[in-house]
Amino acid sequence: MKVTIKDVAEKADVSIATVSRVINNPHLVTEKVRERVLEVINELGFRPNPVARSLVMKKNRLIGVIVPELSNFFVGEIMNGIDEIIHTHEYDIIVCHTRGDHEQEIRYLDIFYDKQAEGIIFMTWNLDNKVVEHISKMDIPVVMINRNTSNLAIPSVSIDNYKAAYEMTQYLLKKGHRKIALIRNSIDVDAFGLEQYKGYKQALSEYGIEVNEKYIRYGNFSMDNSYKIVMDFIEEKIIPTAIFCTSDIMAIGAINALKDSGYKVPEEVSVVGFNDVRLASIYRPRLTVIHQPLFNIGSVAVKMIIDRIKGKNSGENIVILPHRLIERESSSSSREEN
Amino acid sequence: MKVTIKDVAEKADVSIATVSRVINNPHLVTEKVRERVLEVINELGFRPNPVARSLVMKKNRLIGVIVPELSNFFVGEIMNGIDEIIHTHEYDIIVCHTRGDHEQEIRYLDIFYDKQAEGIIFMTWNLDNKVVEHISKMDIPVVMINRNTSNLAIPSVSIDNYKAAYEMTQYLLKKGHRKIALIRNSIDVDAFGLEQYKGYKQALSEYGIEVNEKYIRYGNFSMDNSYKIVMDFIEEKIIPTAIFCTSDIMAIGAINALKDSGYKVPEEVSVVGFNDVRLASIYRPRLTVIHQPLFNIGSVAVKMIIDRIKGKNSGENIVILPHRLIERESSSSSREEN
DNA sequence: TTGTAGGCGTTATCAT
DNA sequence: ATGATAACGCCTACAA
Repeated sequence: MKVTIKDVAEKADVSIATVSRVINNPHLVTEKVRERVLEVINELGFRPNPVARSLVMKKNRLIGVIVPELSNFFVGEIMNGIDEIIHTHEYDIIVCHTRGDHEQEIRYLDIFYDKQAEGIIFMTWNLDNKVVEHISKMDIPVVMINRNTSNLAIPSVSIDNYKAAYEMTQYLLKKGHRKIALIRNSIDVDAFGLEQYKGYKQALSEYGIEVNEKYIRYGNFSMDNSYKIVMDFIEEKIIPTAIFCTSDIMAIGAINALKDSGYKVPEEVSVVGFNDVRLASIYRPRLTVIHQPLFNIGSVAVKMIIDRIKGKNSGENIVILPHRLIERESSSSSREEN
Repeated sequence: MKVTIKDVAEKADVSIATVSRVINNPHLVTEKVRERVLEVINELGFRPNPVARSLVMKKNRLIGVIVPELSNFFVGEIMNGIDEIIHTHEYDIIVCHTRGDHEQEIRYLDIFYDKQAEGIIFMTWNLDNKVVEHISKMDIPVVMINRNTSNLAIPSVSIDNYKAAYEMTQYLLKKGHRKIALIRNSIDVDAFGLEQYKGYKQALSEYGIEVNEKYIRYGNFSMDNSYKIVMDFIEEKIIPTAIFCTSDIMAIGAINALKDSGYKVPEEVSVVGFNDVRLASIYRPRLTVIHQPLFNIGSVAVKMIIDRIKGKNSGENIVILPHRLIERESSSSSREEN
């Protein structure tokens, strides 16, 4: 049988109100009584029942986390950032994955709300309009990750995707590349992939290069998919001198396809990635990438949520964290004459 | 304001008891009344408060999951298996990571218990005696992952580590290798790494080979660590013809060290891994490995937990899932004469 | 400073 | 078949 506040009260010969006070407002209780109660609490090993507590307080010290996949390099590192800091605030997280299914997303939003989660950290690959609407209506704080959503009402943490893609393209250009393919992700409601595309385009145009649609392909975040895309390039005899993938996994898929077809990376084709998950520096050749501070994105999201829970909406609604370009082994100067 | 059962009762002009019945035991209510109530529920968008519910039922439909790391390939795939199946049982998971810290493990065990989790899925790198003891005392079901723990009282899911290591060593032996290094993990209280070591030893002895302690090193699951270990091998001029690593990440660390030192894999040195995380077939050369059914381990753990929650302890307490050896590109026949 | 009692939103046990 | 009402374990006015 679990020991309750009542047991403690009886044994300490006080009312349950006093015991409650000892726990929540110790200063309202005489030192003498407080000590006696504390002693009994200890002796009996009493721990307040959080369920009962949250029924009356309407708070759970629980934060819901909704992600598309759990077994994903990108997500994993963000999760670590979240989980690492959440406990210092004495919160716990309740987690689910949606596979990017929008109905699931809405369902879990509701479930977590019902479970009295005090806030929700939300992440998806493709933002859906209905989901945005649903989030806007929720009366607990929601923070989105990795989205510079155009809907300013929803707080978010991410990097500047436009600038990052711009810089990477510029880097390739400076290396002498002119045939630069872009393997990007499918379009969705917000500016995520679009921003990257714009950055790419802008860099090219500054070099007086027009976008060649043949070089632009849509992937779906998976390795196999980008592998196939590059195989298509090869089959179509369209061989860019550089391939810019908007995720590391896609970059690796591209490199594998190139290698498997006898092309040398980076000697013949440069391939660069985006995100800098750990795999990017484990793989050989190590990937040249745009580094996102994944761990920080997670911990900043937590801070934002907790600020909002506490009612201090002081901070920015849209947080842009710094990225950086890391040059490693998967890219080099173009051999082609310009 | 959230709509409660009371609101529904009033609007439908019945007692809250009836509303409750409509939700939990519809057959106890006249069809006519039931329909009216259902209508009001729909109209008002009423969703029962799970917190109040679990206060009286003493159940939360919550299962705690404790893992060492969240941003880990191995853990991630198991987590997916867990999360995938948990929702079909209408449970949710509450997650934390411990970094393998034993005090944290105990702390979270308690926290999840307090939060009324109905069961806990537990995973760690190194099993500690105190933790085992703590688990044994808990009065909610706990299932351990990846442990053939000697303490039969704790249910667990894993593969047969002894047999798997035996088979892998035998495979290497058959390929003509005689100098087979083993990079294993640190010892802990249970049979995990030990079983693997025994399997390795047994295979060798069947070939009349004595274990050469110089070839046995202790890693810590990290890539950097096994990288260093192999660098040490090279420095000490101890070059095995094959290296058996008890995790894929360590195998990749080993290959990287070899590559960076000018050795060819598998031409000069074969390297094999253990687990078969996705990375194992993404990396080049693709890793020869012992495949563990990670996703299944997760989902079986869930089934076991739920069985136990429902009181059917019918199934086995120790579940051993099948593994298999997958030969890929990181291993080949030994060039050395025997 | 401490105790009494009402309430949080359900479920479950009695009656009716 | 339905309705009162007492739990569930805790917090918090309000009283004393």
